Amino acid sequence: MARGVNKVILIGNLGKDPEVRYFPSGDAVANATIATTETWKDKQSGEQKEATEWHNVVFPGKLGEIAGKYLKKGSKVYVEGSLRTRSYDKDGQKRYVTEIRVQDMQMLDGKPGGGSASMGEERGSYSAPSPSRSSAPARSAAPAPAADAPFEDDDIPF
Amino acid sequence: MARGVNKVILIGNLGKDPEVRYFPSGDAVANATIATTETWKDKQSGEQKEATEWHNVVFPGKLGEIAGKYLKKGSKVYVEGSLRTRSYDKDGQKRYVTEIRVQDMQMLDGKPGGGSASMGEERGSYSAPSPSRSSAPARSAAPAPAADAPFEDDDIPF
Amino acid sequence: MARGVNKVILIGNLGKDPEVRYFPSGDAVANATIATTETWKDKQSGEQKEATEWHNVVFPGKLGEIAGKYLKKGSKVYVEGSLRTRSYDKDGQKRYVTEIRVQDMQMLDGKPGGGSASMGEERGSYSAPSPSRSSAPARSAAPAPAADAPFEDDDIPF
Amino acid sequence: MARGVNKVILIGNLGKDPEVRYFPSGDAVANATIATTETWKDKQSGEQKEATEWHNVVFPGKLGEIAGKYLKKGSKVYVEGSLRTRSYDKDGQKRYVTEIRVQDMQMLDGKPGGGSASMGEERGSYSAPSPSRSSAPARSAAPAPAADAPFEDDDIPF
DNA sequence: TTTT
DNA sequence: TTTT
Repeated sequence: MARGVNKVILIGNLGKDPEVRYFPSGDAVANATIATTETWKDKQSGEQKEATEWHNVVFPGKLGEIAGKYLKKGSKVYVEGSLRTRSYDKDGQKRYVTEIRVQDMQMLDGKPGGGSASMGEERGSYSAPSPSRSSAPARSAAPAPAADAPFEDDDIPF
Repeated sequence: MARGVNKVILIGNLGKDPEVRYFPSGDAVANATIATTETWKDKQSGEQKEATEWHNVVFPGKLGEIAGKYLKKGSKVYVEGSLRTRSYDKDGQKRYVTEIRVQDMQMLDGKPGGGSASMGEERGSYSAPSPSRSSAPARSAAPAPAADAPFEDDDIPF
Repeated sequence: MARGVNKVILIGNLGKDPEVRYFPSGDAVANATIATTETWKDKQSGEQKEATEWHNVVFPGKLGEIAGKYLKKGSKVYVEGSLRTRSYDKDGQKRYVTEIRVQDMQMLDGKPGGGSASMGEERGSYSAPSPSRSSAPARSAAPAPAADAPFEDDDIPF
Repeated sequence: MARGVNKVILIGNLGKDPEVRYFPSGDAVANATIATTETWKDKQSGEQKEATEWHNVVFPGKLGEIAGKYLKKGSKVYVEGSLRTRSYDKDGQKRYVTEIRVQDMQMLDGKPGGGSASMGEERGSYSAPSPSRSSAPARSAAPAPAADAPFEDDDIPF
């Protein structure tokens, strides 16, 4: 259940291959960045301008496995998810990072997986179990603490 | 024009009264925070849990004026907008904050404005000009540098 | 799984009390209509105009029970769902009706249920199981044939 | 302005080339159909099932011109718009058809326009003027009556 | 810091 | 760091 709505919809390209990690439980989680670009004409100079926004996305569980298998740098994807701002500690100071926890994903490339991958049953799109129904908090989709973890999550109450 | 989609939809309550500031041009901008709450039942203990997410929202231009006039702490609102991560400098270090630039807003309280405000033409809902059509970048919706600004924006290329 | 995205988001008011019916299996389904209104200023005459759109919404399963219990004529709701156009027969002719199958619902009234209803665990909001994961087609959310059914569904391949 | 929210988001493929028509004013409008497909596993038989939903979409104005130029049968697109149910008369009987009036569009094919079309400034994506701000009703986006019009719109109060 |  |  939710009080309120917290929904994000993105279509963009991956900035790098997804990084897949695993929880001790065996559950996967993949991290990636997605670029969306706005272009506009400057009212003063009349020149074409553009700005690219980079989004941190987290694919929990089975979605993480699929992302790791079929998405790569440059892949065009649709993702639907929710915003979550996590705090972590850096040099004794609290920092924040805002991520999109993905709940639904669609691959939009003409030839996903390089074009020759066979179309498995779970390929191409996948929806996470509805967070509202899950007995486990969607919150647990956060990256597992790992040696190469970008953030020290130890003191975050996942 | 945009390459990609960058869309956020929120329904939640304001954590405090919006703060309205003005650009030298006279354009308004309002900042607020919106809370959305997820609840779930812990699979281990079976107890009810909940987590609240706080979103930084920016109402540019006319939307900022309306937000300043009609929204207040506790107001329930629908907002639609796009994600933007801004960087700012703190103690010589680069920090980031992710905001939702609002493009559409709906007041969801039964009696907005306390119940006695007359229903002006611009009240209750408002859509920003489509960013894609605007000759000015939606980017200029960022908070104007001000004495009490939470972030030092001076070196950010708005 | 889905190939493509089929998503509808509405905020509006119910035109009448939801009609709850039951499948032989015991599963509930509720039907309702939701109004959304657009207003604009006529470019010629300068007068304020408005047009109301009526949406047929279908609340399957547990959502149907909740809708039947807590929503009534005039209730303000947020619904998220997907479009489905059903065909039915009238006087030997094929007719079509487009409905929104609700997957997520939020009550937006200040005092839902009239203000005195006790806050049950399932009240206020509910998400349907993710259709993509369900072993049963979301398609089965269609209204059960009934004596007072508005449409003769018998020859529709649900 | 709007009271309520009426939003549709689709990703799918065009069932046929868009049909472009023109109002006496010179404004264009394009009609197309978009397919979205759901697949699921039948709980009884265990077999894979699928159902395709067809959506009637209307691209008003400049979007209609772009759709006519760059979209064709099979094109994959993202559209965002709003629902509108129109009535028309057939054999003296009132019929209804539900359409999606497109306000934002993104072409998702790897090589739009066949791959050799030069990238004009207005290509690839386009947002309609925000309906809420427009002095002209978005309503006027309805297909112009024409000799080959699928519906007799003459008695519909556009 | 909101809300139910 | 992506993409057009």
